[in-house]
Amino acid sequence: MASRIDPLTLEVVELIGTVVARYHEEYEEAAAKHALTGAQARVLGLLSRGPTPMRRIAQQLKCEPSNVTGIVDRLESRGLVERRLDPADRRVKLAAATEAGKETSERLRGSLDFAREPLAELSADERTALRDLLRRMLGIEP
Amino acid sequence: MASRIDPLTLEVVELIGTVVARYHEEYEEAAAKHALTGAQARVLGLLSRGPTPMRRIAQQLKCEPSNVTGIVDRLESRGLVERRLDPADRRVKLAAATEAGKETSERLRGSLDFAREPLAELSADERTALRDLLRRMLGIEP
DNA sequence: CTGGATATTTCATGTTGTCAAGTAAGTGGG
DNA sequence: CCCACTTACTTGACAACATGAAATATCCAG
Repeated sequence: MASRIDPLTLEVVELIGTVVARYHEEYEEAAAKHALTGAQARVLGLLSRGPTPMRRIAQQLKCEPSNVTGIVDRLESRGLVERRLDPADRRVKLAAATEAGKETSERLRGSLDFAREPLAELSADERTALRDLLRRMLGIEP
Repeated sequence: MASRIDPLTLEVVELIGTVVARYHEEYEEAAAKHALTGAQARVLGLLSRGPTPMRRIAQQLKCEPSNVTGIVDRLESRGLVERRLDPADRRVKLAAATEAGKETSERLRGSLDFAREPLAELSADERTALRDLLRRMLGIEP
């Protein structure tokens, strides 16, 4: 009943698992530093790119729209997000980051050390190689 | 207000974010296929390596021990896990996968396609390179 | 204009997570 | 031995997140 995957692939998968775990850990930690939950931080990050319909937030988060209602409610009650009506379609509500929300999002991004620390170990050539390998792995063929 | 991180690092970070998202998506999906939540699947995976004290499960999951109680309760009520007393220390309870739990864990691991599909794109040399880069990134110096 | 699709919300319910308090059992100094 | 202290786990209260079903409002095609 031994695995039919070769040991090398298995090791890479395990390493990716470690990366995933560490990434999440740091993300939650950074969010908590700003009194945000992970989900709230993700939504705020999305909205920093511009006002977004509730439906689209749900799609990006891969969850039900009814769930987004609560998350945006909590962000709104703290003045980080506001709901606007879409003039083009009065059914949709656009969630938009307020000034305070944008600031928080900016500071949040700044405290995401996952970018700097681990990658600082690698030379520019190595980062290029890593980029290309990840691209191919993800099926991105530029 | 442009980022002070170079574009290459930024792209790698974004790629890692994509990997993390896809990994999670597939993991939850695989768990759901076996009527498990993500947390339940993680605990069951842990226990497939052997009986484990509640405390240690909490450490691995990076959560409070009181949280583990509920997760193990739910797994136990479905016959996938059982609690045993540790003869060496009567304070500790060992959570252990039952036969059914081991089977479920095995099938779960088998349906984690993240291993095969994306990495199949890479040659053995590329996988070796990826492994070494990830190792260095994670600070694992063998 | 009407019927069906779409966007959002509300409600009921379940899981995950925290924290504080409680119980049971190991441990060490007097 | 005994007492205080720590450790392991559970319980209870509560918040956030997640789903699904039903309600409301709006859009759109025929």
